[in-house]
Amino acid sequence: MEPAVDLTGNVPLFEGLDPSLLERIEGFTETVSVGADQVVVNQGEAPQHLHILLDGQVALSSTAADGTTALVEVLHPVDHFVLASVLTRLPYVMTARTVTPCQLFAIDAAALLDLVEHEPALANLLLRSVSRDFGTMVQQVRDLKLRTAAQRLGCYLLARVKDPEATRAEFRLPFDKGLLAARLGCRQENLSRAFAALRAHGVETHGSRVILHDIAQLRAAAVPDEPSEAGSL
Amino acid sequence: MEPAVDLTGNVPLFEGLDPSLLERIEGFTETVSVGADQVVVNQGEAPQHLHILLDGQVALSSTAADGTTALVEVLHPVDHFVLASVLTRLPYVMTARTVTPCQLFAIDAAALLDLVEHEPALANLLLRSVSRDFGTMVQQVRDLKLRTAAQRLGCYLLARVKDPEATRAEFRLPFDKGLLAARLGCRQENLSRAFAALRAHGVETHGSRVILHDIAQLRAAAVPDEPSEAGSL
DNA sequence: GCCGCGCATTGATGTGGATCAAGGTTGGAC
DNA sequence: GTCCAACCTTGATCCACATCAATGCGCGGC
Repeated sequence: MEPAVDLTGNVPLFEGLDPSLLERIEGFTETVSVGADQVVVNQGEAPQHLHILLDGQVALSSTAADGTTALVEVLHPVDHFVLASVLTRLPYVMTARTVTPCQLFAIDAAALLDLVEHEPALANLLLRSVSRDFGTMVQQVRDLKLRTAAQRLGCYLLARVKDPEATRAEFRLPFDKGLLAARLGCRQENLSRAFAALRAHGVETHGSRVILHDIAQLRAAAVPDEPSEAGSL
Repeated sequence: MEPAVDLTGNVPLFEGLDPSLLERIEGFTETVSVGADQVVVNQGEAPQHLHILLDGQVALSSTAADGTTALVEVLHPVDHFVLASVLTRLPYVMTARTVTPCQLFAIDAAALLDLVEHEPALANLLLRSVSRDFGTMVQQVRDLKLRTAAQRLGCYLLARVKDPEATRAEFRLPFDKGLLAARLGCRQENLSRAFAALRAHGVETHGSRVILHDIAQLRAAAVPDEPSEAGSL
């Protein structure tokens, strides 16, 4: 932990915020280094810090009353996490565990809340972020209810492609397939089969290296029916 | 639509808010009556109003690019909806459709946002609500990934019981089983079988009337393993 | 009372995915 | 190089759920 902290420019969560406000937030922010596979925040505990991931990967998972656990999201720099819990002052709804060694900012929750109460600009910024987080959860619920694992994998791969115009793409999976399977809501074995199924649609894999030969075809496969505009329930 | 509106005391979303602020919100709020099975807001459109359900039931569903639709939540009075979309000024992430004839408040989005920007108390209140909404989505993702339909039904029934001490309970399902099935993420036929499976655990049904004979046993069935405190990923 | 329409249940069958159990690959220690 | 431990893939089998197809069962109209 080192007190020297610079939030300027690098943290999307605070993008566009007044420099003087940023400075005040820096005053109660610390940089933290954590080894791999460490619990950063524990579901059920009272929020102490808002975290921002600077380097490494963090897995968010939700544990049910019976102890079973579902991986909800894998974060990359520069994502924030547990924002919603900090803002509600309610116990963390998920557990955050490092996948790799990580560097992160820990922003004191009480001090931040205090600032939020008096600075509408900050409150609004956070409001937007929580709302966006909410939207990604809605999307995940929808995909779990409607799509097969292969389709979810296809969507995930397509989302890795930045250029919307590209007809082919090549990249490396950001983490191992066990984690990817959990993120997609299936077992590793099934993920393997999903990759095998997508092979027929121009998806080639060598270890963690992925090549999409025909993005249009993959898109068609991941999105089964043609977009009907019927607004039926 | 009638301009006479009273937000005081009845709307949890604004609970504890300064009366003068409430009054200002009332200034750009309208009461709306809508028949059954009408679309109130359409996914993809720009947010015009924040809605508060006063009477009736509203179904929220999310539509994928391919036109398939997943029911995400069924609302009861006095729930709000599309708060997150209003706050982000981004297109609605879900479609809201009335199930029964409804009465609702429609609060002008632009005016509300304007107020939010200058009134930290209001911003904080909404922050809490969006965060709570986020939490329920996380829970739903977890349940979809981990539980069977029968277990989800069990949890749903247990959640209908207000008294945590009760050993038995009797109540009426708030809507028909087709909707309940969609909410739980399964087909009507499967819900029927789930009810049949729970019959062995003290769940008795007569149409929409439900009797839970042994809440403890039902809880044990809906929550398969014993609560292990192991914090494994 | 009778009829007919919707909703609810029940059964038969097919598919997605979990689970169990081997093999195969890769990479690092030595 | 050998050995070993992760990780990945493949196959066989089972379970949860969807789907298709009959029925039952209320309930309002008449």
